[in-house]
Formats: sequence, structure tokens, C-alpha cells
Amino acid sequence: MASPGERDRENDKDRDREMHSGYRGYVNLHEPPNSRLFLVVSRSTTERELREMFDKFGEIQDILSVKDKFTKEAKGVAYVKYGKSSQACRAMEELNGKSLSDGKPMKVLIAQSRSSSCGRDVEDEDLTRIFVMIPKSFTEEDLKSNFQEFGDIEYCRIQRDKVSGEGKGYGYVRYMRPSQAALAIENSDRRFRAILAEPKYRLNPNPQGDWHQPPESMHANFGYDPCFQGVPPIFKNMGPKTLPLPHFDDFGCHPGPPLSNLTSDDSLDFSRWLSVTMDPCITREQLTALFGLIPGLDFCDAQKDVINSCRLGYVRYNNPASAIYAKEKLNQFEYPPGSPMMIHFAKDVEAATSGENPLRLMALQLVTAQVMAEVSSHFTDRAQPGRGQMVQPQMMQSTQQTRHANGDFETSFTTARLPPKQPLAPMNTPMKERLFVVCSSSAPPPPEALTNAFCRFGNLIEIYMLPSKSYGYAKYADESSAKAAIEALHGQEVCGVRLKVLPADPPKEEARKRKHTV
DNA sequence: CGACGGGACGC
DNA sequence: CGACGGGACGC
Repeated sequence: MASPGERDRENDKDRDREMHSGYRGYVNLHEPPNSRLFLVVSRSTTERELREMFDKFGEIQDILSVKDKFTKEAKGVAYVKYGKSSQACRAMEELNGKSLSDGKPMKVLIAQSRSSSCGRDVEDEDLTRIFVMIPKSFTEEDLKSNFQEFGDIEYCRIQRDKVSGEGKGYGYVRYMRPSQAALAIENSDRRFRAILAEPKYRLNPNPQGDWHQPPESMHANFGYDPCFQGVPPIFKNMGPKTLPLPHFDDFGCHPGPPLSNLTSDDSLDFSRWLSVTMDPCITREQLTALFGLIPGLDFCDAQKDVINSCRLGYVRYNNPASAIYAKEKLNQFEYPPGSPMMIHFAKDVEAATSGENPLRLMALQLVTAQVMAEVSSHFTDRAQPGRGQMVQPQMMQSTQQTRHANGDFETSFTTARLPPKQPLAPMNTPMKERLFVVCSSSAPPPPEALTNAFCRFGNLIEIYMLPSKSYGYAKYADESSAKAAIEALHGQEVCGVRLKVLPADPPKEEARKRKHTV
């Protein structure tokens, strides 16, 4: 076995050689992991033939048929590099064993780097299990409902404390096929931090022989967020869902309503928007049907909130009166029974739409008795489209909902003038600039709201708040993006919380990470 | 005023 | 059995 030094040097040589590639430019053959295939083919197989077979699974970044250095004779092996591991895995699953033009079967494996020895074939179990960080309150069902959209799950496992039964904050998901695990790693919410699980027997125990345990603070990113930990009991154990594929933008943000660039003059316009926190089984069509009972609906969308196991709807009316009326009548409406919807305005107009204020009174006047009767009849007569039985809405339910513990989803509203959303930089991108973010209130905005705001300057790697603190950090992969964030967001409000945004001091010099007795 | 998160499975 | 080509960029 090579010494660590030799290994490093060997890896460097690999990288030097392999960064150089064909006319498409530089391709790092090891990035992302498991995105390159090793093929055993016939000596007569051409690159062209391989290209035709393999480009169905993704854009081929690099292809090579290995030839003898001197005789130029094909050796019957080849490499195919894709941009994504899921593409390579799919190609392996579909093409391994398939016949070539001469009738001989080909082998397709995940390629290994020169300095590594073992190959991974389509049967390799190491490619089908992922390791994920989750809230302690997660059940196996929660795990399943969040990861089944990526493929056929063999099992979900959650580690728990044996005495208290409390989750330890992580779990495992085993898929049937490598490409499914790869899709989960590529596309699941970043806060899960999904990675391929190391096979148990290959994990290194530390010198003391006990297993490394995650520190308590590991759960911080989930734990501080009331939205994350406080999944209402009614949302749990809802059983298998038949949700349409959730529609996230490229970086796991809820697209949300078009907002930003809010000025005080926009409050009237804002009062047309409602956000709805509701049961995950409700589809966009059902939401549209329900809110469409009130005239003036001109926009309706529903997003799955992966982390919260609930569903987030956005509704807009063409006039404030309809919105006010909809909130008045449908807030706390149990749909399905046992799952009250929670409806909110933008914070900015909450005060302006309650009590004796003229706008509200006007709205309630404008809505005719006829409309009200129509709404009521729908609620009582129509069969509930999803599941269970439709119930009478609690028409007179008070709308004075206090700042509820879990459902504050008016996450996208800000006083800042913001450019459009941009994709996040991959988690492993080197950080160029770190910002220190302080919130005026001890309860910071939900993470998705912060991500929504801070992603808009590009190259945001991550923003997080420290648990039970009013501050946190935003990491950027680019200085000018970070600068633009300061420019646009310092002193502004997100979700009613005023932010300070400034360059962070370098991280505290922690005494070297080492075992305290060594 | 407001300064620091980081991953593993009882056999 | 079946494991690696060609050669840019900017200092």
C-alpha cells in the first residue's frame, strides 16, 4: 500500500493528466464522483458506435477508446464521462450486458481512478445507500415521503436513542438502483446533505475503538428552525402520498410569489397575495378549486415543502377584497378534515387587513351574500376531491392568528430591491467570501427566506443561522456576489426582520482538532 | 449592539 | 478476461 505522501503525489499526477481532455475543454474525470464509466467492449468497437449508445443517457463530456501506444490497435476497453453520476449509473444499468454490433456483450462499470483499485459494477450495493441529515422528529415515513420521488426505496432507517427513542438526526435510505441514489444525492433538498453512505464495515473506527458520535450541535441547522422541528402532528404519518413531482427551482428554493422590490405603495397589491400552509396531499388543482370559489382568483400554485412535510400554496386575487374574504373564510378550514389550512397575508398588510380598518370593512361589504352562499354550498355539497369527507368550514373562525409557532411562510417578502433568483453554488465550491448576518429579532426568518434573498447575487454556497442565536453566516463563492449582497440587503427587512449584513471576521482560531487526551 | 455548524450504523 | 488519449492557459 502506498504511503500517504506517495498517494497524494500519485493523485496529483492523475489530476494533471486527466484534467486535459478533448475539444470540449477541461473535464475533471473524477468530478462528480461516479460519473465516469469503464467499458469492456470488442476490439472492433468504435468510439462512434459507443457514442451512439451512450449519449441517450446524458451529454457525453469525454469518450476514449483505448488503443495500443505503438500498434494503434484498439484494446477493447473504453471510457465514457458524463456530467452527472445519475447519468453514468443509468447508462450502466441499461447497457451492461447489452450486445455490441458484433453480437458480443459489453461490460459497463463505474470507472475508478488510477490510484484506486476496486471497480464497481451494476450490482454494487455501495452505490445504492445514502446517508442523510434529518430533524430529530423525522419518522421513517417522513424520510420515505421525502425520498421516494427519486426512485424505488428498499428501506428507510433512522437511528434512535435506545432509551428515549429520540432520533439522532440522521438516517439511511437504500434504493434499488444506483441511478436512483445518485438522483437523490443530486436533487434532494440541500439541507439533507445526502451523500453515498460508506459501507458499514469500511468505516474507520477511531483509535479508542468507539464510534464517532455526531455532536449535539450537528442538529443545529434543523433545530433552530421552528418550521423544521415543529412539524404539526397532523402532518405526520399521513401514509403514502401520490403527490405530483414537486417543482422546485434548480436550487431547492420555493419559487414563491414574484415579490421583492416592495415599496410601501405596494401594500395594496400585496394584500392580494395569500400564502397557505396545508396538508401535503393537497394538489395545486384542489387548491385552485377551493380558492377559485371566491371570485377574482388569478394565480394559484402549490409547492411541496420537503423539509416540513407540508405543502405551501400561493394564491393571488385580482383585488384585495377577494383576498381578504378568502382569508376570512378559509383560514383554519380543515382540508382534509383534521388538517386546518393556515392562511396569511404578507406581514406588511396583516395589520392593515384586520379589526376595524377600512380596507377590511370595505372588502367584507364588497363580497355579496350571493358569493357567500355559493361558497358555503360548495363546502357542504361537493365531495372532497382528495380524501375523506369535506366538512363545513368554520366560517366565523377568528382570523386573529398570533404569530403561530410553525407556519410563518411569508418568507419571500422583503423591503430590499432584489435581482432575480440565481442558482446556488454547489456545496463543495471553494468559499471566497463569508458574510456575518445579524437579525434584529431573536427569531430569524426561516432558512428558505434567507436563501431566497441571499441567492440573488449569484454564487451563494449557503446561509445558515446559529441555533438559538440571532446571527449567522452567508458563504459565497465569489467576492463581487458577496459585495452585492451587502449592498442590497444590509439594513433591509426579510420577513419583517431587519438584517445587518457585513463581511465576517475570519473564523475563530479553534485549538487544533484533536482528542483531548492524546 | 452581534462573532462561529459540520456526518455514521448495538450483531 | 479488462484500465487511460492529447497538450490550453497565463505568468
